Amino acid sequence: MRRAVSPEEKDARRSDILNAAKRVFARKGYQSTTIADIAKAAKLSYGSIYWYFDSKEVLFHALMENEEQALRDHVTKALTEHGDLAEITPLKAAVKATFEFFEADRAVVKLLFRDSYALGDRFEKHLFHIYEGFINDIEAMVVAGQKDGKVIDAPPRVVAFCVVSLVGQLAHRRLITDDGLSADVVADFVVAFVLNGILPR
Amino acid sequence: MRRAVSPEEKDARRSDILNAAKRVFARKGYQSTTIADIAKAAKLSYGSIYWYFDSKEVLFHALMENEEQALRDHVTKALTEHGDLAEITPLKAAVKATFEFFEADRAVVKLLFRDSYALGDRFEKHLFHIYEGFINDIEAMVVAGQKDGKVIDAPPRVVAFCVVSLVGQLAHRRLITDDGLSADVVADFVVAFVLNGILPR
Amino acid sequence: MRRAVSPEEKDARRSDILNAAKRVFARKGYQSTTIADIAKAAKLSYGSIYWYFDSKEVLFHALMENEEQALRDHVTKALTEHGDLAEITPLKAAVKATFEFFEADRAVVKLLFRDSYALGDRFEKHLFHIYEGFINDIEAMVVAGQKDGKVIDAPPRVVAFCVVSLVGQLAHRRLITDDGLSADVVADFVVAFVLNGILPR
Amino acid sequence: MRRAVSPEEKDARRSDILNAAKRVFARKGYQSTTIADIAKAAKLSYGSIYWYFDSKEVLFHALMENEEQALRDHVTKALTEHGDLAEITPLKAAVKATFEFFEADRAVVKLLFRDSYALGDRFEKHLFHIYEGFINDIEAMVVAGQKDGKVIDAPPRVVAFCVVSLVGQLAHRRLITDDGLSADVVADFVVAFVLNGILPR
DNA sequence: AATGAATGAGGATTCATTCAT
DNA sequence: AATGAATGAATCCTCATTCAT
Repeated sequence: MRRAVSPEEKDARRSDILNAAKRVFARKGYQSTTIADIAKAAKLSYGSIYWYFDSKEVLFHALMENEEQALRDHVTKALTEHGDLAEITPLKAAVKATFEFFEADRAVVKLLFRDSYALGDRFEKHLFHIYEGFINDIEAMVVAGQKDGKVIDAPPRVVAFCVVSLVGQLAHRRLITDDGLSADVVADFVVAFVLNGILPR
Repeated sequence: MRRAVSPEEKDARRSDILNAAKRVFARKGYQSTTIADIAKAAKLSYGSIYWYFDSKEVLFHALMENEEQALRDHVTKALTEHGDLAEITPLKAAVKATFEFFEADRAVVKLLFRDSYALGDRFEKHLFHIYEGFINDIEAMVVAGQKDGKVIDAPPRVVAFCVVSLVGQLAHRRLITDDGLSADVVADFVVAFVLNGILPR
Repeated sequence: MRRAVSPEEKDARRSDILNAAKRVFARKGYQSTTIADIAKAAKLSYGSIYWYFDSKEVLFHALMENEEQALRDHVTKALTEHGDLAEITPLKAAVKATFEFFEADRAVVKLLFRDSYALGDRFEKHLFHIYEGFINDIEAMVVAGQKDGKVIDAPPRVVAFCVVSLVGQLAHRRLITDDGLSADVVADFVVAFVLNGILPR
Repeated sequence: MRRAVSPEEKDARRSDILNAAKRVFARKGYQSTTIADIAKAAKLSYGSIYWYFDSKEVLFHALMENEEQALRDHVTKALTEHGDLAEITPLKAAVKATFEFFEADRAVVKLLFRDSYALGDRFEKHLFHIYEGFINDIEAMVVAGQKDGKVIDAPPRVVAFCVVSLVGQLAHRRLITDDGLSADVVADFVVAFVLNGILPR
């Protein structure tokens, strides 16, 4: 009765800004993007951005968190739909889901694999943290696979990191050149590569 | 006004600046590094930097080229010392040599895998170019391997990119956390991972 | 939208805001105090401040007026309680009362002797006006004293200004360092100083 | 042979800026004065100001220090020319010299007694420090006078503060209204007021 | 060749104030 | 009456780059 804007509306506006920011950052890069750019994209005055975010950097971190969560949700959904956790397939499913996510939204790829570096040291904390989350998940799968003898005996964390890296790097590369390959083919390839390497059986 | 400096001296000074710049960039990141920082590290006045490089960005690109060449030399040397090109081992040798190179000079890792991104779009051209060079080399090895039936039948360029990426990403990760593994172990692991994947034979 | 607030209520609210503002100004200084700070201290939204005051500056001037009146009331009361206007004692009484007033509320000291200056030229008008009021009162006493031969023959207005200044400056100084002296001792000293100077009789 | 500008020239330029700043601050007040204003007054671009001073605040503090030193020098000179330290006259001389200094340069009065307050808390440190310096000097004179029985037995530090305050406040007041009195008359009056108070002997 | 003073474009951020609800 | 979202003017400061010496 007092509030001019409901909390939902406020959240929605925050989301609007984040989405606008994602687009602009993806196009111009973190450094070249001004608060005014974001405001214009969000159809707000630049002063208003500060009503929702304390600073450009805070906004960017919020964006990273947002996208991390979205990716996480996407992967989780893919995994629960798949189910047969006893198999090596969860790994497959996770890799494919991640790849799909990145394919579906190229902006987030630029955000994570290009712009976040522009934050300098501050990015390391955050991006590293995001990586760790995914590495943890994959690591658990690797350890499980090793227990069943279905995965080689190698440092599981490093294995997990390689998997995560490969997906990210391939997604990033595809922004620049796609080597003429569909996302599907590449996703399958990543999985095969990770599982079998390049030597023929 | 009188004596011109010999071209060798000029090159030497250029090298001094590049080395100083590498150190500073590695420590502070591209954006946070000022020309004054580099000049101080090179024991020059900042005006003088411009006698050797037209701009901060040009300097950075020169640095990238420099390091690319150094890496290339290092790998070439490793390969010629090894020789048996008919085998799969060149790949092994190249991967290990690259990894060693990065381990020996962490600054170059920061330069390539962190700071270059801070250039925004401008980096893509250059870093992509560098990648292409290495990918080409690896691709040739992959194709050769495929001809002999020693490498699976997969898009060789993507295979090559995965190999290059893995090495770079692992080297980068080791700046932040080393998972308690020696460079040697990781290098061996990369090779094994690339060759055999994670499934036991 | 319905019920209009009674004038009394409105005045009360105005008073609340002024009191809140006094506290905040005293703590953070005029420039560093934002309307939001004041609103929060007054448990109002900042938009509401503008229903009671047209601007931050207007609010500040209102505060100055308020405090001037309070001081004036305090001094007047002290004088009427004392009475014997024929004597030099009114001056004594006024000085002591003023000093007491400032001692009792340090915020007003900061307001008058620190923050008002932050307004730049705009303060001069107002603070000068306040000073003039007190100087007038003291001047009258001085003139009266001179008529009776109880005060030296000096420009009465300057004498009056000196008296007023001394009290204000001493009160202000005591915010920072008290020289280990009680308010009482200082008040007595001011009076003695004003009356006799520093030469022994 | 290297340096484009001698240290003396650099100092001179610093001085130019400080003088320009003093003028502008005196006219517009600290808050309303922009770096660009100062730069324009000093016939420099605003970026250049930062070659000499790290920030607007640093510049202002430098200005305060400068003026403090100038005042101190002026007073010291007046005292040494006077000499007879056994007498009460040093106090007289110091008071008159200070007053003359302020009369001769009204800008410094605005600087110290108006603009410095705009710095908020930061001013207190500095201005208090300046006051302390002068209070120390006067206090010594007062103590000496007390030893000889030429000054009343009152807290010497408070006496000293009153003297310093009176001079400053009178100088400040004269910016606004001069009560039709010449500087000389006022200076004499301050001394008399301080020495004898307002009661006739 | 080298210096370092000078330049000024560029951008983030603050906050008083307005106004739709 | 009250709210708080929206606005945008205003300004400090950074730093790559230029250029006179």
